[in-house]
Amino acid sequence: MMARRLPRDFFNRPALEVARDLLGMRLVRLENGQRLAGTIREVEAYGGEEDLGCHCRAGRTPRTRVMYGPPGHAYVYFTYGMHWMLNFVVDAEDSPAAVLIRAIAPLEGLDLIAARRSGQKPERWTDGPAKICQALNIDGSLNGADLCAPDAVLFVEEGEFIPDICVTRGPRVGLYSVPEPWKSIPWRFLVTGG
DNA sequence: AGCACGATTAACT
DNA sequence: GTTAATCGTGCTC
Repeated sequence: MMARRLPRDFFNRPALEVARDLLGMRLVRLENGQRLAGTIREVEAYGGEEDLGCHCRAGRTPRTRVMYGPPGHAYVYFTYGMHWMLNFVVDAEDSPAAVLIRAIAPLEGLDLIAARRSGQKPERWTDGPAKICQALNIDGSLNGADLCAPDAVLFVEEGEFIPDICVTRGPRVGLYSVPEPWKSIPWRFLVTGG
């Protein structure tokens, strides 16, 4: 029984709604037909040119272009001179917004994930945004990739339902020099207690 | 053309 | 708790 892939309508909603609902869903990366996958456990919402924590505060630039495009695509960017970050473009076209995938619980392709994250404990394989990209071999070549295309190599499947009691919200991570209220606004969502 | 900094990680003390 | 690694991006001159 094949799990249902999330349709574009799922992503065509405000970032906060999509972020919350992504918890428990299954992120899938296809590599030469092999599935690498895990349950999404932590995300952050970014969006609107008024959000000074979002890259789109700079408006339309070569980097932010994909965020202004239609929902259901990957926004993958490079930072700190060495790390890739995976986001999903959400909300309507011309309404720039994205959800950063910060942590997943590995489920499929564990051998390959372990190899890519060699030397690390299993609980440290995919517990950070750059670690996910390293483990699933995600880089800039996937920027703009359509998550809803029939031949997508990166997509999201329906997973387990996460009740509100298991969802914790808090400020987004790493926005050191971002002014308030954006620095502390609780747009980070993570699964706790189970 | 030059510069400051970053949605981080791993390896230190 | 602290810090080096390392380079694309956007801003200023």
